Amino acid sequence: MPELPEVETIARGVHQRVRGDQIVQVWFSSHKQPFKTTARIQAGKLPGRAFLAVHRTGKHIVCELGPSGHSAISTDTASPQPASAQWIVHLGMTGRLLVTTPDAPVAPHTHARLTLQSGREVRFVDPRRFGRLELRLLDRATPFAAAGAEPLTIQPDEFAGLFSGRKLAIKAALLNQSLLSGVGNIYADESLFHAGIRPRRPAGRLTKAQLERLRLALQQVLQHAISLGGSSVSDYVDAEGVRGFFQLEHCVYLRTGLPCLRCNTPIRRILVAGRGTHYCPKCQL
DNA sequence: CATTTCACCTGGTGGC
DNA sequence: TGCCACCAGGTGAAAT
Repeated sequence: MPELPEVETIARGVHQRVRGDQIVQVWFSSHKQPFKTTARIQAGKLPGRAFLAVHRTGKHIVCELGPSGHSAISTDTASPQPASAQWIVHLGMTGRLLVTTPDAPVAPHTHARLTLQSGREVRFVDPRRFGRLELRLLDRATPFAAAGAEPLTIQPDEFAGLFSGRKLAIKAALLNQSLLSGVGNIYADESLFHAGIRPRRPAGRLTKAQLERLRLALQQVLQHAISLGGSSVSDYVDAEGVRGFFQLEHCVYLRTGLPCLRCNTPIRRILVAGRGTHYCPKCQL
């Protein structure tokens, strides 16, 4: 499910519901897969910490956690400060991060349950286990930073610079998280449609004007999707379990064979960078 | 170094 | 109903 608008929606929802709440107990599944920091380490280091804030960076949800333990105020100025931490959640293809009441039925493929002081639970559910849960202790690790640029705020020159000299398809470049962080398959296809650019065009051969159209289309599509709570193609839901509405606005994604909403030409599906890619052969050149 | 391919997982859908 | 091929929001390691 999760590209920038979906991750943003979830991060906002979780933030609203857990800010100030403290983790009192944790449970993790015995699967190895979704745990980047081992489940055992996370289970040992999470209890006692409070959620200070939850935000999005690229496709990652970053939970800012306070220091653990109860030795809040030390009069000994020489003693080390208790370390704050970050709990980083990546949703992969099918991950969900939910804030529930304790009595809510536990969904299949639930891999993490954090019980909070208020009684509520933060739950991570992920059938395919492509997601990742990582704990960063900020006394020994640097704060999380995305590799690529932030699509919502990138400026024209920097955006154009990402693609200059590159021979790969523009769509493959948009999906590369070390260039831009947060763009996935849906929003790559949709923004290329709105910019009138074919997905297979070599990135480095786009004109400055085309690149600027693409930047603006990308930002508009992402903002619009955020305002509608993201795209629910099959099972995406926000932190409350509510579906998004941007799938109703898709012009090309998963519309193979259906008439283009602008010119009625049937939408085509091809493979680019191994991903299903949808475009209008008449509107996109 | 840049780019492409593939493995990692489960589940839903549609054809036969 | 069953079986099978194919498809799905992502990414990082290996191959080219």
